Amino acid sequence: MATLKDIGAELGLSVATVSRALNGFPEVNSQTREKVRQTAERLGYRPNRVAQRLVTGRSGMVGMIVKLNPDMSSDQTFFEVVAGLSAALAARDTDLVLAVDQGTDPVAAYARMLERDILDGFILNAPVPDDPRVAFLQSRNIPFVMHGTTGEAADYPFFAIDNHAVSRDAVNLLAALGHRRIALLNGEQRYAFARDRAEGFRQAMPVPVPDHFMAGHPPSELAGYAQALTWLSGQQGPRPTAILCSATPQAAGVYRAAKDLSIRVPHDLSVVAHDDGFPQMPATGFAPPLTVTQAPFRDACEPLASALLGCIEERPARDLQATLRADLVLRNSTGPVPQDHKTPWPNSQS
Amino acid sequence: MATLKDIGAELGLSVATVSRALNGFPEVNSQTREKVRQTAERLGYRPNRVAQRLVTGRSGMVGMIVKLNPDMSSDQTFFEVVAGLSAALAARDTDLVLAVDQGTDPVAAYARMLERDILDGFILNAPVPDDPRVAFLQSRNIPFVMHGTTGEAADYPFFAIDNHAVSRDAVNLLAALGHRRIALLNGEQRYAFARDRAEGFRQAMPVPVPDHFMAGHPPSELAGYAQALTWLSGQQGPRPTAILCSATPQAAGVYRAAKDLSIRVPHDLSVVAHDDGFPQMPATGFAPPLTVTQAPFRDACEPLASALLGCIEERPARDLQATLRADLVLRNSTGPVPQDHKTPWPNSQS
DNA sequence: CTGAAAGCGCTTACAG
DNA sequence: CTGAAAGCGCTTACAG
Repeated sequence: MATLKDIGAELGLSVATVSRALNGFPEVNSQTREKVRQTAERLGYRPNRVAQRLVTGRSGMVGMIVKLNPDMSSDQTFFEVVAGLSAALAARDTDLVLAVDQGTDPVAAYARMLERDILDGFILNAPVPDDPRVAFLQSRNIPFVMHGTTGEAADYPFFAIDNHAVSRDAVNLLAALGHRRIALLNGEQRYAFARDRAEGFRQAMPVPVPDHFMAGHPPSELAGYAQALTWLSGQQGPRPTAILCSATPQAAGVYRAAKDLSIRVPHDLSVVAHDDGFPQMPATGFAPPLTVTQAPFRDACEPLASALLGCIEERPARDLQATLRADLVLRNSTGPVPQDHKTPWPNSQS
Repeated sequence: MATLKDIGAELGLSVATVSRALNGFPEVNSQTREKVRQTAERLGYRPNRVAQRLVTGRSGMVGMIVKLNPDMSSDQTFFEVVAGLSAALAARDTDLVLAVDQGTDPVAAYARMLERDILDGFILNAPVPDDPRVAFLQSRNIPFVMHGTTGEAADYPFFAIDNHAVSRDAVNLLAALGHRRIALLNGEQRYAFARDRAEGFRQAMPVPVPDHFMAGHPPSELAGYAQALTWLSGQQGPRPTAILCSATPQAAGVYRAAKDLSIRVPHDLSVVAHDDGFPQMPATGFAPPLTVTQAPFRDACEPLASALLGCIEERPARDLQATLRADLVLRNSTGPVPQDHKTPWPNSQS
């Protein structure tokens, strides 16, 4: 492997000048810079990351801990994380080190990784309200970025989507179509995103919502199927004319339940889902194609990588926060409310 | 962070002596060593990996590339890999860097990772016969270890199970119970392990096997269900009295197909599977509990890590090869052949 | 605009 | 048994 010294020797320059030329320092003569570049190219020079890291005091590695859920619902996000984030980080000369956590203590796995003392920072996913990892990492002064956010006054870097707006946009669409009996098939209650979607839903709804029309479930087809079956069979009272799902697999379950009960989408039932853009279950592959609020998970990778590196470079947290608005994409799973179901709750529960 | 210098200063020793004491060099005075150890402990000394790596010329990181299969069959292995291998490597001060490959060129992803020039070696999984990655990495002199093997005369480090024996043990068990019409629900043909299991199956079978009784499928419940339905419905001729599965999820599909057709396990049909020990589908959770050849995937992590580091240290490949015999675990999914099905193929195909 | 020098924290021949 | 010194490949004040 060629080194700065080799290049310098070829050109009769010091390693200092070669280093500056290659790193784009403004003071170097442009002809010198050009010669250095060409020689570096010819010699196949690649900077030695380890040496760079020793002198800059960084390891060039960041960590991410993935929780193993018993329902395996993290699987699909897992591949997206590895594919997208590792590419985004690699473009910044940073490596992603993954660890799997099977324990119950939310911070133990982080403490363990910290102990080896080789990480410049962390990427946190799946935040819960008042996430204990925030206080832990802040107390140790470890840089991190969160995918999602724990609440309004977050004083740490994050990249999130506006989950209140996700619910609001969907509710407004359905309300404009005349729907009043809208049910929320939410994500699992323990997560911050699900709490936000529930709040946004309640606030946007033009009528009060009975409690049993809001339920939290894992993002699986089966969970969506089971819950939709309960709602659509009408056991608990009048059935919803529209269902808002927190993930496309849940919507697939809703479609199946509707089919089983001979309920037509969108004629008898409108369905909207939030779409994280996982390739396994594209919203366009539904029959009829699914109306969604869309915010591809992959789009978060670049912003997360760049916010984390900003945090490591000690830029202030407020500059490293972003909340994205999901796109409302109208397809064919939503339609006007059925004529005979215009009142919110025809009678009280049967 | 405390450094060697800090410890030396406390004790009036040179960094050289401190380094030797901490690294277990035999020549240091045992009292000196003890004092150094205590001071290191008290100061919370942790060696700076980056500095160590600069001087030893290693990066302390190894790579693994995970292929994204459209059927997502790699999911379950993925978690085991990250959990087990990263722990085994961490115990050896080595980090695991993962990348996801979605392309078709089998070596392109490796070339890409190599280009960044920060890896000491690779772990290869899912070998195919005549795996092109072997020639590629050998030509560049990059250390690697393979999980599995491509054939007899492998001249590289690997850790594998004896897949011929997997089939042989299962066949011998079933043959001893009187079975002759045994079908092989194999893994996907393109993989080396499936080729070996097919060979072992053919060699161990006391009677010739019709081609349609050997089929390669992904390790999914659905694939097992569909194939078993075909065999057990008897469309293609007399149905098998025993089925050998390459993975427990396939066996779950076989159970379901049998149930659908009112075929009892093990009374009418014996089932044996190979069990990689994935926690999602424990063989003991089957009803009846599944007879398996058992070789937990996790048990491969330590040997793989140690073989890879051996390879990086340039130990000869022959010392870094191991083939493990899977355990045959008898449970309740296997029983004597039904009385009326003792002949291999009662009539020719109907 | 360029160079000489110090230093990041460690390891390891070479002396003594 | 211990120390002084060189060196891994880079970056970056400090001079000129």
